[in-house]
Amino acid sequence: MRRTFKKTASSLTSSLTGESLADFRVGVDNAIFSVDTAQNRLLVLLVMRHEEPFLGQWSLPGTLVRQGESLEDAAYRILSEKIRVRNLYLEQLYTFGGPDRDPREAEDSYGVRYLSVSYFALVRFAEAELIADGVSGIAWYPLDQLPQLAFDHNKILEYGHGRLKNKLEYSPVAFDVLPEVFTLSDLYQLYATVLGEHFSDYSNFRSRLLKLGFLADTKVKVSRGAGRPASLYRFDAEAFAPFQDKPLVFI
Amino acid sequence: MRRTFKKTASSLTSSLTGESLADFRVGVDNAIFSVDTAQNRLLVLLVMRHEEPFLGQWSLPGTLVRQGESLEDAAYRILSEKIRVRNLYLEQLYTFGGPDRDPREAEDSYGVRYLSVSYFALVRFAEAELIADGVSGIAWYPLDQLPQLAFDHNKILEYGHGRLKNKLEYSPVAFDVLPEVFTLSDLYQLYATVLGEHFSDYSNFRSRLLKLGFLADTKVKVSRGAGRPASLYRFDAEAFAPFQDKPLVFI
DNA sequence: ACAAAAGTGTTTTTTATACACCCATGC
DNA sequence: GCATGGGTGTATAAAAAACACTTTTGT
Repeated sequence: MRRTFKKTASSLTSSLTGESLADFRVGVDNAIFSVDTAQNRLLVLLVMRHEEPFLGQWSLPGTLVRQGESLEDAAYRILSEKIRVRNLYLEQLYTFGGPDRDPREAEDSYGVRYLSVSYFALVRFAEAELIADGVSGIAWYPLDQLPQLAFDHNKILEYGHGRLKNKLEYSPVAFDVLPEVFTLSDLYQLYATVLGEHFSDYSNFRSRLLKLGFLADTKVKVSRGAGRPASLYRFDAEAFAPFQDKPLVFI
Repeated sequence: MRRTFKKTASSLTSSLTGESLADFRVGVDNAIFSVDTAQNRLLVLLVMRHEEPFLGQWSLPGTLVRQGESLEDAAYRILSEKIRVRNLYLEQLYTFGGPDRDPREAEDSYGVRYLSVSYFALVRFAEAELIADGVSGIAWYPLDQLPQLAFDHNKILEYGHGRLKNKLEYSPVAFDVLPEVFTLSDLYQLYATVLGEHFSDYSNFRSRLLKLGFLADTKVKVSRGAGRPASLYRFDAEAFAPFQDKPLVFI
């Protein structure tokens, strides 16, 4: 345990309270996931840093929190600066706050600490439009082909991936990220891509979900190349209500 | 959404970067749970505030993070200032960080924000020894008889209670908080107290757990008043290993 | 005609749930 | 002996898992 209680003269806090409290700058970093069902790939949004530290390395889109701005507001702000998207799910992930996680802490003499509150987001791939502002790189990366990221961002993504799998198994996030109407194999592809191929047989997955009764068959058929046309379904939020807290088992 | 970007002259950050970033003081608040199996009560540790704001109100034990101290270190520090305990489980809960959650934000002219990273702890009740420092009140409160707490601490506890139930159902935390050897009804009591009486039949709970094979019968019997003496069991961490990530269903 | 994708049904195995009953002790 | 808590077993229902088969399209 590191417990060095040096009093820095310039520490705003110490002069006020007599204790060597840390001064913090709080950042929000987003782990933004998306599923490309067409190519069966689980993607993550990365941006190229064009500032020190870690200049020229890929990182999660992040920002420092502004005055009067809530953490969640900040998370939505970075998100909307990087992609245009109407349908998404967002929730807080974890707070990484150890000393020495940010090299800027060493550089500046003020003893300021950098803390990162990470948020987890899942967005609809088809409609997500990346905002390229000319200079900065921004790209979807397959989760299994990640480069070395800035800060502890690889760790954050690892944590986020775990959360994504859980969310999918125990909550209806999938429907936040699917179009209004979708086929049952769209849904199955989504699950299979995130959870891995071995999670369930298509036909069992199918009958389990239909039995739950919150997927309404629109009777509209859609044909995609060869094969029998599929029925389009709609997620019925009302019919889902009774399942709210109970763990939904999709696996 | 509150987005007032007034630049405060004394804001350390704004003078450095030209942006109106918020300056943060980061606190750690602990939701410390314990189960009194003798009386079938789920308890939570509260301390009486003897400072403004919220002077004279009960609150979660908390502290501001010091220089060079990690968030988790800070969490352990408050914990050890309040109770002496050898066996415990601790993990990060959630970060509450909206503006205006702390009245001190309004008072001081520096525009400093107070952010709370909450931690969740579960401690062994029998061995937990409260540290009363004379003046400050400190007490176990039954979760269902909470007073009005300072800040947003009631909300934090609500969130923590949810986490506790999850942890119990899906992880072996119970064994961090039970003595080295315990009877199966000790274990059952613990679960019943936290999860409510309706979670499972004792005999079914029993056979399910024994079938999993990570509870070793020491063959030592213990008699507690009337009734047949019970066998003492030990949690076998090695035998548990294969179950690590898989969701354990105790419910 | 036949491959491809959608959709239905059946069988087997496993797990959950309810509950009846025997066992060993204190009083 | 009987109340009390510990422990075992059984019968039924429900869910998970595996897989065979039918239907409807494009080519």
